[in-house]
Amino acid sequence: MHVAFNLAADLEAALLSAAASASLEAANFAPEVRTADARHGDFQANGVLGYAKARKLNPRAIAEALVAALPATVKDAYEVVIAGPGFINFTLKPAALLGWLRTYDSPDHLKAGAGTARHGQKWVVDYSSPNTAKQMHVGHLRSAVIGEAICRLLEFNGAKVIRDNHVGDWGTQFGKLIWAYKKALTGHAPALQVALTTEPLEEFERLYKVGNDAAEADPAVMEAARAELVKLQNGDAENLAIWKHINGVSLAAFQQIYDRLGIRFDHEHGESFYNDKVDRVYRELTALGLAGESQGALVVFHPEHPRFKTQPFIMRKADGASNYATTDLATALYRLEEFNADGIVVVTDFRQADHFEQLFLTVKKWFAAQKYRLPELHHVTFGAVTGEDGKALRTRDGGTIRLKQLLDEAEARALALVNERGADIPADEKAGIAKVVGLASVQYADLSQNRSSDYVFAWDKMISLEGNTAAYLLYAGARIHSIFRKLGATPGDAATEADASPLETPAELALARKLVKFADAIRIATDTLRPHFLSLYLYELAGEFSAFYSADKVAVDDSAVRARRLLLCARTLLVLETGLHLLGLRTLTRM
RNA sequence: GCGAGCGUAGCACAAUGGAUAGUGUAGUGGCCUCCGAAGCCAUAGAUCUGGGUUCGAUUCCCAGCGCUCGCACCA
Repeated sequence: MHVAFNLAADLEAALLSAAASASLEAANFAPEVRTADARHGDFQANGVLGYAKARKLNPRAIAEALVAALPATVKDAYEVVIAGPGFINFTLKPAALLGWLRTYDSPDHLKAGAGTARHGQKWVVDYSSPNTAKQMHVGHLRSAVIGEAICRLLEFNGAKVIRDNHVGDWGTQFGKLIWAYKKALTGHAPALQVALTTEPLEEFERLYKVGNDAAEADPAVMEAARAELVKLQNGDAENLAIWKHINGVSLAAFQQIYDRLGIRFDHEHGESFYNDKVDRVYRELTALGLAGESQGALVVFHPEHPRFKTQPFIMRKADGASNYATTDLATALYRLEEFNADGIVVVTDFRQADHFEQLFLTVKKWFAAQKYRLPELHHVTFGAVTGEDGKALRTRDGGTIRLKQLLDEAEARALALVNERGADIPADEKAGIAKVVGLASVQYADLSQNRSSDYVFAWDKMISLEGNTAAYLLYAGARIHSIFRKLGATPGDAATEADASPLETPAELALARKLVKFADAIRIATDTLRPHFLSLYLYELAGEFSAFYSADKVAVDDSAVRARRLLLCARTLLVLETGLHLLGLRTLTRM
């Protein structure tokens, strides 16, 4: 018998067909199936209330008719109760719970269940996107971590995902930087070479500051820096070589961070990549009449928009140079034509909301006029990283926390704890465990809260290993692995699980009921592009497991009881690890 | 000034228009001769203010207050 992966979606469909056979206006009836508070069952259908109210009918009578028309498969699987003003509550019977758990017993089976949702779709996800010649700081963490989780969620739902790091490699900062670089190189070259080898990004940052200070103090330097930039843009061989060197070194340094975070991009098409693609953008938008001249610049206004009718989208500066609006337009076109994208997700902080709203408005009109297919466009924003005073942490105010420093600190704190608690673990393994725990803590701190909120940065909070943290989730997994080690059993072993008796105790049932809702957690997290829904689910799952672990002993003599509890342990481990990997975290077998 | 986001317990967070607003931490009280106490169980504490829509509002709409951010050539 087929067991649906997403039980809520399955119920939704069953209710719709029941509505038709119960003579409801099925076309105007939305069942509104939700996961329910455990007090009321596993799922609840709320749609009867609004439907009945709008037609001045008795909601309970409608609910009764609907329940009577439900197919036998639903009635076999669920206790169905009409409650309150007209909620329909569904509680899975133990046999149905076990049926789902037996069906979805491996990563591949879970993926097969989830993967129909976006099968055949192609998505480009643009995230991380730091500027070259600078170190990544704590503010870069959110885009990287959230973006990677979104990629993995989309892939799990069956989409083909293209990870694109849209690095800022063509900014005006290169004039000052190249000026300072050349000057320093002629001065004390050996020391500089050492610095550039060991800590290149720190050195580039320092040189930029030297150039910037000098340019502000001396107009002649400012002029010289501008000249270096013009030379670069005109393809001067020496400056181009310096620029390429800086970018290459920068990307290599970024990759060290990405390796730690488990990120690997398919493309690193920075702004410079689109340099030769902007003329077509100017041409098409001008020919269409979308772009026009204003104060010497080429801009787009949106007359229908209350703000953007007067706030311009500047796509070519008065001096003729392109800016990021231009390259972003070219990027959208490239992603359509070269990647054939069905959807584009750009992950940046909320301060760029205006820019992307203008960009998407412009792209929609442009593509429509040219009869280009329009991909789904999503700007995934997140809140600012603020200090404990509530002010945004910024690159320029000196007190910036380097991302590398943050990750190192997290690992060090985790190592202290592992040394303290992990008695029987060899020292070299402890170091590896600390890396996983430390990084996962940092990632989870970001992924466990709604990305829209501002982020109050505090070491203790971010790297805490108690409560709703990655350590709690990893600990639950480690305990499950420990059970299997102790019993000499293998998670998911079919022969063992064949002996399982029906689920019985409150803790067993509560855990099983949580497990089957994995599908819904995945759906919500993916559809809203908000990974914290999955984090929250996993945290609650780990909580149900911990409660089960305390209430019911797995290593009991009764082999049927032991088998069913081992099955629960194996599925918890499966869902927990699958979920954590979807968030981009690594998992452990002991800690 | 115009616009956007946010406003939930001491602190940090959650709640896809649903039923008694959930969790962590800090507080209080229990639980390791028993599969790992980074744990479990119990307890106390909150929706900025005022309207509106709805059978039902933390959620949607309007007004106000507060914080943060954006608003012509930085990205």
